[in-house]
Amino acid sequence: MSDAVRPLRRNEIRAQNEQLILQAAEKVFAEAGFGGATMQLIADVAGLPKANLHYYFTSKEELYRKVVQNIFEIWLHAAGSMDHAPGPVEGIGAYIDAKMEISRRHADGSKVWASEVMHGAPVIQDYLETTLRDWTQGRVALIQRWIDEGRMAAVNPEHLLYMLWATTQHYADFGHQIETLNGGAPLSDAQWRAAKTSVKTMILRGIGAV
Amino acid sequence: MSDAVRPLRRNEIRAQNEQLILQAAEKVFAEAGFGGATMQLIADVAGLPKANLHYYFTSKEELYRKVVQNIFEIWLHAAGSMDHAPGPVEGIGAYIDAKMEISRRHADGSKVWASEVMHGAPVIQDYLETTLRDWTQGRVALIQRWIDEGRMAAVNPEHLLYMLWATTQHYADFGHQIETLNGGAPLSDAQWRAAKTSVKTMILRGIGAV
DNA sequence: TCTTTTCCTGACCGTATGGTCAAGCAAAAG
DNA sequence: CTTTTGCTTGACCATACGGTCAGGAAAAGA
Repeated sequence: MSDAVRPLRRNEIRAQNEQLILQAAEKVFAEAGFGGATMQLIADVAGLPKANLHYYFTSKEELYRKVVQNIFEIWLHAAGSMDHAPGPVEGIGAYIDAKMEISRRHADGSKVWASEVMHGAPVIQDYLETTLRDWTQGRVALIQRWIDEGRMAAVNPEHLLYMLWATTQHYADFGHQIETLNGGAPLSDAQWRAAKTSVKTMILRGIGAV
Repeated sequence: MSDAVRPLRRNEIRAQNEQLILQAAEKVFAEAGFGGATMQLIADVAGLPKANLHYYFTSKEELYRKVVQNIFEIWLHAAGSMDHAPGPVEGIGAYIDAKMEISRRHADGSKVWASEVMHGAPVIQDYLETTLRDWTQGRVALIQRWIDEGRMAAVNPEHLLYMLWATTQHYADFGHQIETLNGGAPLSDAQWRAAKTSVKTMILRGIGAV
């Protein structure tokens, strides 16, 4: 890395430190919850003095909000994978793939999101009522179209979406439980592939799409 | 209630106050997480002075542990509904019914459990490694037997269990999100029935049992 | 070089929290 | 009635936490 040698530019410093803090915060919030997390611990994980966090983020709540928003961005990005598919097999299959990948790569973010929703969404309630609701309504319409076209069974579209969210996010949020039942070891590459396949097989057959 | 008139007996007082405190604690822990919950708030919800909580429970952690153990008891009780069934339709159907009922009646407990697991199960790790693991292995064997008998498709039993847990608990843990998408109103009786039916239909068809 | 702007951080502060305690009170026990 | 045991609680304490600030270092600009 040339970064380690050459002194950093102003905006590079800012960008790098903010990223460092956000990553540390995501981890600590995921492990301890908002109430259990401390700015001191986040600072230690980030390798910065605590006062420095307050230079970049005015308060613990603002930092938390940024973390939650980051996760929502990732979620939104995956949300697109369902569209522009010819039918449920491709659309829902791709969506499951995308969400399982998020559960694996962004497990901490998923936990923070789960925690936020479980506690009544104090920070992202407006997102739920706007972006998420709009997206959901659009996808419900899409699923209904597939049903009307005879491409899948007449399931309740909302409950299908809940099942998709629940099943995929479970691998992140309850990853510790799964790991424990796996003999204490994280899922291997092969096991993750098996998980994806299992979820896709059961759900696609469950909605009569295969 | 004669309890309100007649002065309470010693052990009645103890039992009643412990129950009062545990119920308040479950609610507050569910809403705020362990770190965000305060003994003062639990005391207010229970309608008792804070010092009284420390008379019955030596510490916040002990109180929390009792709450988590209570939930595990409920979970264990439902876990039995899968056995002694002639096949997957009855067994898994009954298990889904039982777990959906828990999600509705004990949403707070489910949230506390989810939170505990998400944070690495600091309190109930030993349960995961003993009771839960044993139960899981037994149910995996049961499902495998059903598969061998040709009563259902050859799905991965572990991932089927994860799907059952994820899907049913989602209605408690993410109840706030579901409520928001439902126009801000809790699910009605009819909607709960529809949820149960949807989950059972999709999963039972997904495993090729119907 | 000199000035300005941004970044850094040890020391500090007010508050909220988990927990304690002593004194009082009420119900059993004798 | 007296004693003992268990229940109640306001006041209190030490600590940990989020947040502040002043003063210095370092980069950018003139």
